[in-house]
This record gives sequence, C-alpha cells and structure tokens, in this order.
Amino acid sequence: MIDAHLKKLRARDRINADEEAAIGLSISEVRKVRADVTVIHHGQELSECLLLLDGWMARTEDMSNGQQQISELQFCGDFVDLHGLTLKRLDHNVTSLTPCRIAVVPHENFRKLLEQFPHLARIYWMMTNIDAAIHREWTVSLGRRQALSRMAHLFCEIFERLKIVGQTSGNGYEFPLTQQELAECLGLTSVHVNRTLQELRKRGLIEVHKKRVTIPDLPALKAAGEFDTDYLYLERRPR
Amino acid sequence: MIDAHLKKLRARDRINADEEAAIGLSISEVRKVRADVTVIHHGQELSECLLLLDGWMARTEDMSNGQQQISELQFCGDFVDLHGLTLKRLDHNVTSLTPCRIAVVPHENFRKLLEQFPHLARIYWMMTNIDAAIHREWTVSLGRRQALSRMAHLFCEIFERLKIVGQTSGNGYEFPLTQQELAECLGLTSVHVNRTLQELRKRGLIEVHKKRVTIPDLPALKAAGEFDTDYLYLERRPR
DNA sequence: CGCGGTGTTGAGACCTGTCAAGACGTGTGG
DNA sequence: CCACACGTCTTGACAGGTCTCAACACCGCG
Repeated sequence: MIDAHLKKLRARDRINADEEAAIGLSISEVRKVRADVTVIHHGQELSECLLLLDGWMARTEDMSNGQQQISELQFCGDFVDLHGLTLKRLDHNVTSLTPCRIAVVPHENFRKLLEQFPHLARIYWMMTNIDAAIHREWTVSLGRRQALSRMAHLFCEIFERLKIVGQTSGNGYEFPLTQQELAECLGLTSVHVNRTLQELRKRGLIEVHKKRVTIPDLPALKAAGEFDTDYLYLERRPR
Repeated sequence: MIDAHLKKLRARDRINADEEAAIGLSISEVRKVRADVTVIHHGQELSECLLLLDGWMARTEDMSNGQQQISELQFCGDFVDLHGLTLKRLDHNVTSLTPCRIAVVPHENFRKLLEQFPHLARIYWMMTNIDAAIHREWTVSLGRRQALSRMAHLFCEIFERLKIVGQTSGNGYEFPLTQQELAECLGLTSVHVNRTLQELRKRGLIEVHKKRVTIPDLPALKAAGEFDTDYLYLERRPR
C-alpha cells in the first residue's frame, strides 16, 4: 500500500525493514475522495497527516479576485501535509485534482514513530525540505522564465517525480489536469496555456493526447526548460 | 549575540533557559563577510550551519542568460542553511547583500543539540517549514499579482519579519537593497521596479529615502498587497 | 439529444521588457 | 578641494509577451 511512498524515501536514503513496518503500522485508516474536494482548508487545525496513495492533489491558494494559484502538485507517495505536524495549521488549501485514495496517520502516531526512529525524523524533515526546494524552483520559473520554458520545466519535474514512484510509462505519463489547472500552476491564463502547448507540440517537445503526456525527446525538453534534477535530491545517502 | 534568533523562535514557542544556553554553546565561531559574497555555493557539500547575526543575505539562483532570481531574503536571526542539515548540499546560492556577521554551528554540534533537545528539533523543523511557507507566498505573488501589488506584499513581509527580531523603527526600516536586487526578488526588471516604486510613492503607500523604507499607512499597504500575516505563523504554542 | 465543461481561435488591450541616454551621488586619487 | 569614475537611479520610446473578451468547436455524459 505504501510502496510508492517507500520508493520516494528510498530514492534518498536506506530504509530498513523495522522502519518500513513501523510506517505501515502508523496508518489508522484509508479514505477515498472524489475529484475537486478540498481535503485541507487554509487555517484549519490539524491532527493527522495525509499520505496520498493514488491520484493527484495540489496546494492551492485563492486570490481575492477569484483567481487561484497552485504552489505544488502532489502525487502518490507524497505526504501532503507533513509540515502540518509542526505548523499545526496550513497557509493554503489542499485539493484533489482527481479521485484519490489517502492513508491517514494521526499526529500522535507520527510523533511516536519519529521518537522511536530518529532516523525517520531526519528523513521526513528532509522531505519537507525537498518540498521547499520545489517551491524555490517554481519561484525561479515564475520570476524568470517565459511561458514556454516554464511549461517545459514543469513537464520535466512531473516526469522525474512520477518516475521515482513508478508512475511513468515509457516516455510519458498520465496527465489528468485541465488546461485551466495547468494555468494555475504556471501563473498563466488557460488561453495562453493552450497556445503554449501548441507551440511545444509544434517544436516536437511534447504531445498531449487524451489525458496523457508523451515526451519524444526528454533532453530537448529539459534544455527548453533549463531543467536540472539537482533540486529533487535523488541521491541515496545517510541523512 | 543570538538575541534576534531567540526572538524569532520565541515568536512561535517557548524556549527555556537550558535550550537557550545549549544553542549558544553550539556556536563554534563568528565570521564577518563583506557585501556581495557568496557564502554558500549551489551544490557545495555542507558541514556547518550559518546563523545570520547582522546584515541581509539572499538565496539566489543564476539563469543561463545571466539573469538572477532571489527566492528568499534572510535577516538577522535567520539560519540561512538549516535545510542543509538533511539535504547535505543546497540547490541555490546564499549571498550577502550587505556586510554581515555570521555565527557558525558545525553540523555535528547541531545534531547533538537536536538529540539532547527533541523540542528544539521540532522547532527547527518548523523554521524550515516557515521558509517553505514564505516560498509559497512568493510563488503566489509571482504567479498572480501584478508588479505594484507584488511589491507592496514584499515590503509588508519584510516589515513583519524585521519586526519580530526588533529591526524596525517606527513605521519603517533600513532597506539596503538596490532596485536591481529588488527586481530580482520580484521577477521584474530594475526599470519597472523604478516605475512601480514611484507609483507606490504617488499613492502614499511607501517612501524610500536613503536606504530607508517608510510605510505611512501599513493597513493600506497590506490591502494593496493582499497581505495576510498568516503564513509567518506568529503564534506562541507548543510545537 | 441536449448540456456543461473543456479546448480552440482571433483581435485588440495592457503590462512589463528592452534599449539607450542622461542625471545623480558617492568614493577615490590627485 | 576638485576632477573623475563607476554604480545606481531615472526617463522616454518602442517592442513583445501575455491577458481579456468573445465566439465557436468538441466531447463525454445524463
């Protein structure tokens, strides 16, 4: 059940059998939610952590004029609110973009897990640090890259992150977002996303067909997005 | 010496005398650097944490075309590379914007500190989570706010963060950045920063005089930037 | 079959960038 | 004390990227 999650951790450090078992045992229940459900509301007091088992979620922020910005995408294997363990509430919403399955870990269980395995405490701290690194990369994208390059970068990030948890197939992956949601990731309008997507396709960098992305030439796409895997910290070493 | 740092921590939780003493003792030395020095290079292996005692620093990322983006500002009381403790290297540079004084805490000391005081481990974890929250807020700013509003938001953030560590005076603060550096925070050009600054001034929202910012009407500036202090987590409660 | 959400396209407006020149100001050397 | 140099700030004209608005096409679903 937590296979994807373990893959994500093991991409960065060794996890032994005891740790693996303890993580599994800290789960109290599994829930299902439909698409477009806000599972965590901005400001809400938290008492549990949610591990995404299946589907896509997003961190979203609402603007006063009705616009939205997505600050990070979340895939299977990701804890969507690990930072809530110390923050106690979040500064943003967490919303399902597709139907999802979620494992619930009560904060109490999580605390015990981290006390018993200080090594896991460091690992999970690192996981939140990787989220921060992703945020920085988006900041750079939004601040300094044009639409085409920014979009290329995002498609690369998604590819690399899905690859870690075995969710890519061949040179592509399932991509369930609407152009509107993609626009909310990229700080663009859906109209411009549409045009940029066509431009990427015209250049042979990407194909989007029936909710599936195909990347004919990954190095070329990475070049277009100035993408460097560095910030995902894909090195297995003691943390 | 670590007064500002303690203020920052105590804005979020109680810190007792033992903890305070232990933090102070973990410092191995104090260094000085001039302005425009890159104290941490992207990718460099890390073995110590740097606590900013005085001056301003920034997380910067270089683009292939020579542009730069700043992803966060750092003030006195901030650990600039706390995430390096688990990440082992950073995905960005850390550069002094002014002359700075830095306290050095070797990773080894830091590890011992956190083992001895699990409460501090949670606090420092939270501090990196607050950095991530700041990154998210910048993402939203860059993605969805126009130049004027984005700049207003940034001046509010700086005011609130400096206030925590007692670095504001009256309704303003020392502001050592050039317009070029400000542009690198905001994803703009220095030319447009110049014009936006004039517009803010014309609207009576901000004055910039001789490296000092004055905010005549903070609520108005917050309104212009849609600023909400939420994301700084200024609540003293057990973590 | 009709409906609502999503995707597509065009024309024009707006925000921000680019380029270039000049003003200001501060520190240095004579 | 002055002259100069260099970085920073300021301004104008124009270009370009992205947005807005609106209409229409497409498609899955009840």
